[in-house]
Amino acid sequence: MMASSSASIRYYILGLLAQQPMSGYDIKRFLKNLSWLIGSPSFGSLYPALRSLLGDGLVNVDAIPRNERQSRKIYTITETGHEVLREWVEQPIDPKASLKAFVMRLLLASNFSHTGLVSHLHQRRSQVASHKAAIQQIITTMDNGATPEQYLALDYGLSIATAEMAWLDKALSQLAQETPFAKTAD
Amino acid sequence: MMASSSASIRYYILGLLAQQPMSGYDIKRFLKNLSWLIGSPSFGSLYPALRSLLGDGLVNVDAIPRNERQSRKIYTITETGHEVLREWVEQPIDPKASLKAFVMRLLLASNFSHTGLVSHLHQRRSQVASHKAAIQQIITTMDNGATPEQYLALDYGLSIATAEMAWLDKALSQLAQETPFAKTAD
DNA sequence: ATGTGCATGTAACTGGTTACATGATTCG
DNA sequence: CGAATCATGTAACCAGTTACATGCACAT
Repeated sequence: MMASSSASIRYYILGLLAQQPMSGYDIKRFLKNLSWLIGSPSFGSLYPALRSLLGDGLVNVDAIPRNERQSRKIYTITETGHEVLREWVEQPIDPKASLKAFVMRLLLASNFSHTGLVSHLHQRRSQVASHKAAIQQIITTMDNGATPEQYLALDYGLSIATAEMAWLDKALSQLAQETPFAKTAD
Repeated sequence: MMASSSASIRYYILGLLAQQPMSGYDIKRFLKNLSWLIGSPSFGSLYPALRSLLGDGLVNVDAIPRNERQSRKIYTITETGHEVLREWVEQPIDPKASLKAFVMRLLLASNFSHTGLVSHLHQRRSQVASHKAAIQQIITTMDNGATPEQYLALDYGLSIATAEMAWLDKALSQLAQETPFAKTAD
């Protein structure tokens, strides 16, 4: 089975296929747009991953032939695939998770329940808060012997963390206002 | 020789040793503090990397014995090591470079010249600007068929990018005021 | 004709991780 | 007395990239 907390390309794929069936090439194209946030996998990992998902029964494929040309292969997520994805998406996020991992989940969040999404954001918020605190502590502790360049890097980290916090707070308060009744289907 | 643009652990090490000699364990400890920003390598990659740097003559080692116990190995960067590091640090940053790669360089920026640092920040600034533009374009283009969750992720990316831009502008204007010789830290 | 985009794939390699092995020291 | 931390290292494994191979369609 799939190692439950590894945020591999397999989940990328599953998440995208959950939104609509597409080919390997489509997946690549889609991900390229967001590559600076979450990175876009190479074909060398994409196609083998599709194969293995197929082998595990998490996706199905429809080869739609295009006379003469090699047929396009449209992949569709299966029920099992949905389950596996939901399972992954709902498990607690690992404390060492990067910004990238967080965005990736956010992107695949169509599979979240409303409350699942809220708790995801809360988890992130508390982690960012502790990062922030850690940096601030380092900054105050490091009066002794640190270069101004090190300070620069830490200050940078601090301002990113602050921005993240602000965004999370905004998003959470918006979600709190939205009454969850529309999304109660589950 | 070392592949010039790969931001491997080797440069982490070189950069830290450029600031002061330390052992493998010290390096690990130091990096752990900033792990959420740049990640901290495992011993399984750290020690072999030190070996290979030693083999390449980029670092020297002083085994300081501690009677009975296995001796601590304090690594020092060599002149060649300095050169290699400077070379890496001064080459243009790869457009697909992540936030992580950027912070890493910033952290190792004690090896930058003043102008080098400024140009580094400028490069980053223009890249972030294009990221921002790309996201905004996607958001406007995607009115058609996108889930609100996808919008959430994009909005998140946008606010991070905005914060980065703001920080970069601030840092750049500060550096512009500082005359290169007066390093008067605030 | 020539290159760029569509479309799929394989093989070799690499840069890491995880788990293991060892052993002394310090802290609760 | 046992657990955590200091401190070094190896070996097996793995997820990914790069480079390669193929071939059609469309625009310059």
